[in-house]
Amino acid sequence: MTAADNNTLYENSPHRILARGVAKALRQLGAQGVDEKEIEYVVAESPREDLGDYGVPLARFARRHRVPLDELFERVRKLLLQEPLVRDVRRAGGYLNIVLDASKAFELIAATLEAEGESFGLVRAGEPLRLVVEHTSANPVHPLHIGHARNASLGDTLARLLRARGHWVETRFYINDMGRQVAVMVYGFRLAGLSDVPPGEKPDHFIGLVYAMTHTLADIESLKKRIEEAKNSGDEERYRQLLRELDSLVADAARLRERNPELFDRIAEAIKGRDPDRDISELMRSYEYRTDEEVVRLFRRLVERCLQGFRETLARLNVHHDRWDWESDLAWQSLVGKILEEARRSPYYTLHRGAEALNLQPLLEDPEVRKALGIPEGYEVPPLVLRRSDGTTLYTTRDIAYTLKKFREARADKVFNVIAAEQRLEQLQVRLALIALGYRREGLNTIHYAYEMVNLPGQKMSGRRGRYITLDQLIDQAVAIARREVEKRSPDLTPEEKDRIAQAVGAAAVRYALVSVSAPKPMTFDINRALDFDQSSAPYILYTHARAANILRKAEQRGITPSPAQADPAAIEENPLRRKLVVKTLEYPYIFAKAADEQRPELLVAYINTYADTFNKWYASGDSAVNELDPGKRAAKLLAVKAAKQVLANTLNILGITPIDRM
RNA sequence: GGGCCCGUAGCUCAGCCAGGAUAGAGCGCCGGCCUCCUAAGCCGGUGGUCGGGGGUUCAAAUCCCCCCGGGCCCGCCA
Repeated sequence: MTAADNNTLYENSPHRILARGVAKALRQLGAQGVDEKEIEYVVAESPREDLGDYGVPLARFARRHRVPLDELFERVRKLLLQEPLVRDVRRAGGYLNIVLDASKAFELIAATLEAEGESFGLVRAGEPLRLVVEHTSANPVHPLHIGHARNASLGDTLARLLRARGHWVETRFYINDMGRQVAVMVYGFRLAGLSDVPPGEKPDHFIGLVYAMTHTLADIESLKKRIEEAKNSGDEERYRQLLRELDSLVADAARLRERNPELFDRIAEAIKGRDPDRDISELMRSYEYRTDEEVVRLFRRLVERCLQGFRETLARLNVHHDRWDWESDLAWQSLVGKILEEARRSPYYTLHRGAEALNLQPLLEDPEVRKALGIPEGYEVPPLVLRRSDGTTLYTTRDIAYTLKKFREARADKVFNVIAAEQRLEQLQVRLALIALGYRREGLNTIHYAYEMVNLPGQKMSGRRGRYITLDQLIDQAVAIARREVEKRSPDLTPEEKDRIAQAVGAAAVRYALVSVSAPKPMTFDINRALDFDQSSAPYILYTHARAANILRKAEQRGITPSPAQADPAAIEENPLRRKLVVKTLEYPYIFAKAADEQRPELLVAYINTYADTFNKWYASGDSAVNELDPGKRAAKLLAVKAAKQVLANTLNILGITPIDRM
């Protein structure tokens, strides 16, 4: 074996070996249209050891390409036996299995580790792209909660994964400061006579409280008016229903008051006799058209405060954004206007009940568009209004401009929007609108990375009513539990070390729990489960990493620094658990590349779990590396541990979890 | 009414796109293992009509159709 780099390692992963061999054999037998990727996909670990290490359902390809199975098998066998890492090829019914030469695999792994160091296994993409990942983008009116955490964890992991794959990635946070919600929040501050968050308060938490109080009180005010109307109109049933609504609102209000009676009373007092709906609309207009500089400054200041709170919370999860984009900047600058002008020149331009709009329906006949955007047969898309009759723009209009801005500023090949699945239609409209306006490349390369909602067992969350468990509280709980564990397990550490470990472990547990469920699946977030530090959790992986680190540290303390030259590769084949660890390591570059290319971090999570499992089984078997007397065997074991540590560390880093050497 | 997503062990989830080897994990529950590289670990056991019904196929958790249950979306809201 000459080269020892990540690409060589990747090409020697079981999936690649098998796919390459089968594809080549099929082509030699005259098969047309052989899809190597498809073969790669169906490679699986052999169910029983005696069958081999990895196998592929060969019969399926023989049939598909009308090639006799026996002949195909013989051909593949011959080709595979030429592969340096293949020791044997076996047939079991329609399956073909390979037995790997774990000693040779070890040599390749050890040499690659030597050459690639910390980027061991992180194969670079053949074609590096420029990518934008927009994520989190929470409304700046209340603290982040668990749903935002899923978004942030997915988005940040995606960004790290794509970067590790060699792409250029820029992360962005879209600040939705033009919505009614922000105006409600600002309104609350004005009613309370406050122009800023009082010192000593975590800004997003305080803002969330003002927002919830204001929203609830405003709703009570307008409900009262409707109740009055219903009473006068004599609609008894409606009247009763509204009264029930009022009861529930008043209960929410009472709960909110408890959290800060003085603040609540001030807002309640000030709102009396006012028309909150009109006041709020007035504020919104004032901000969009910048008619009142003081109002603009207040909006900006409060939103900025809330974002400070976000940044603080996100930092605890190791989440950072490269850029923060204000929705209001889009409205104030020429970009939105330009979109409107382009719309007017577009053949898709239409008037929808007098408002300027795009009729996107004809685009659905374009097969490429259908395919790229995943549009089902017979789908109907409603006309997209770009500008209200009163001249103001809409969220989606600004979002079209924003998407374009992301492509422009980053010179991006692709844009990923990590946005809740409920925004599916809006995201589809944005992409269709881009295509309609002539930005076909941008429209086709905008990807809605949709995720489903996070539910808490029990009550429904509501930002408007202040009913939520904040992400900060959640992380606090996780850290507290981790702290108790550290105390119990490593009493000899200094308090600072214990704190540091507890912070890392607690936050990691939350992140890990959120990315381990595939994004389109609605998930129930049971805090106790996320904080269950057993297998299938961040602490389990961190612990495994710490164990590996510990072995290497012990060896170093004894003055042992293993080198590939000293190692006896034959030692790997001697012990099935050692062997398994090495074989599993060989899979890493393939799994990593697949997870990145398909944007599926959960694949990496699943892999690293079984990987840690493999490591721990070997570890617990008592086949000690440090205490091994034979120098060649000891070096081999230590190098296998070193590779394992690197695989664990790299995966943790991709998941935004800082690996630690002790816990 | 139309569309999308989800339904796999008591619980939380992989596997489904790319159909095949006795359906996998973890948690829980029961029973074991710390003079020896960290027991946040390891070993053994328990547990499944893959929501239901049809169809395609030599072969269906996986593909197609119908139905049931849960969520979401169909605004001159964001």
